[in-house]
Amino acid sequence: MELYNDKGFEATTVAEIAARAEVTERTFYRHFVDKREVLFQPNALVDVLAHATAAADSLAPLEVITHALTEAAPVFEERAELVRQRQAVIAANPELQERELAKQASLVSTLDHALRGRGLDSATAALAAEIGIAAFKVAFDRWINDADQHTLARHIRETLDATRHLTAPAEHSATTDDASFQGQENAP
Amino acid sequence: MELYNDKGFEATTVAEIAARAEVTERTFYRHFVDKREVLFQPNALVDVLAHATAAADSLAPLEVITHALTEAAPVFEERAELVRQRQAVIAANPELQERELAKQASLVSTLDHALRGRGLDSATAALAAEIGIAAFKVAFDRWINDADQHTLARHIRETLDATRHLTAPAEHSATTDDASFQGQENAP
DNA sequence: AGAGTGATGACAGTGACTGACATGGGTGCT
DNA sequence: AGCACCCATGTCAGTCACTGTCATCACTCT
Repeated sequence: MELYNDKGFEATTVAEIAARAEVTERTFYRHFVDKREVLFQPNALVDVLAHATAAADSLAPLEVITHALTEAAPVFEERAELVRQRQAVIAANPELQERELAKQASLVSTLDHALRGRGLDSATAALAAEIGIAAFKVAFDRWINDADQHTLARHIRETLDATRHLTAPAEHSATTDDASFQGQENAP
Repeated sequence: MELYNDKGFEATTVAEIAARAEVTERTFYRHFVDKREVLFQPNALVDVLAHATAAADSLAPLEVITHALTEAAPVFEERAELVRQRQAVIAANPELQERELAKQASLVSTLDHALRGRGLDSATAALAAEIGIAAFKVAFDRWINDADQHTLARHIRETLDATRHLTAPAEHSATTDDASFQGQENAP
């Protein structure tokens, strides 16, 4: 992190990292699968999500997700400063952003799996998992850039509420009537 | 694509690709920023989404997204076979999956931007964009693995409807069966 | 002590990617 | 035609991420 902060991620060579840690480059690669992985180390998040999802009593999918994400919040809140620093490094480098997206995708997969374990059909589980993590991304982003220092848990709650408002109120019951589907043909 | 299909992505060297195209390796890198980018070339999708979002008349956010995604569907449907082939290559390689996630993230950003251009506040726009693309991912995945060969547009519509069912009715579980995909209306 | 195990070092090699410069083939202008 | 210009491509050398292989060394168990 010192090196990444100092010179930037790209300008930091693995040789330098290894030297700083007083090991050889080869040893570095025995601990981390690649140069990026250093920043994505202990993925406690996966465990927390899986556990919290399984533990939740019989609730509606979105409630389960609310619960799981809220359980996960402290993982970040307890290390707020480190998390912000880390996020700054990631924000400055496309390769790291790709890796982060991959990690988030694995969270989706974790949630999906956990939801199915609760008896949800695979279609609903996949969708709920995607939406849950999508909401989490937004909440996390707001938390990071929040001048008011509100809790991550609070942002999560607000974002999930916003999700309900966003999708629920269809004033005109016309989800199927408008121009949205014109130009489509070739029904099977 | 021939080479990627034949030997796999990882085992295919840029030198080989260049040779097959009868150019030098250096020239390859003048056309593609890296080895992966070959598979993510003409991102017509971004344009379609941006255009369709801007063009939609004043509708609720989720309706706008429905419209935009439905407009985008033909981009895939017209090249169904190629798309499936490409997806198989991507599915076989983690590096390519990362890149695909990055592309999807840029779609989120496109949608977000377009929604804000319509006067939506940034919080709602970000959330709606994330959810929209999340739904698209699910729909796309279902389309790719759909034995029944239903339209992508149809999957999109079903998935977005499922999103409403998933988030809207909390306890008093909806009119019909569970919150699953069942009971959607018919094909276009 | 001796054998087994696991972490590390040493080293060589491959392949992705980049910067710098040279070259040839159009295109437009006179 | 002749010339200047530009753009795409080739050439070459170099950096660096990452890997396979083997040697070494500490540590443990019997």
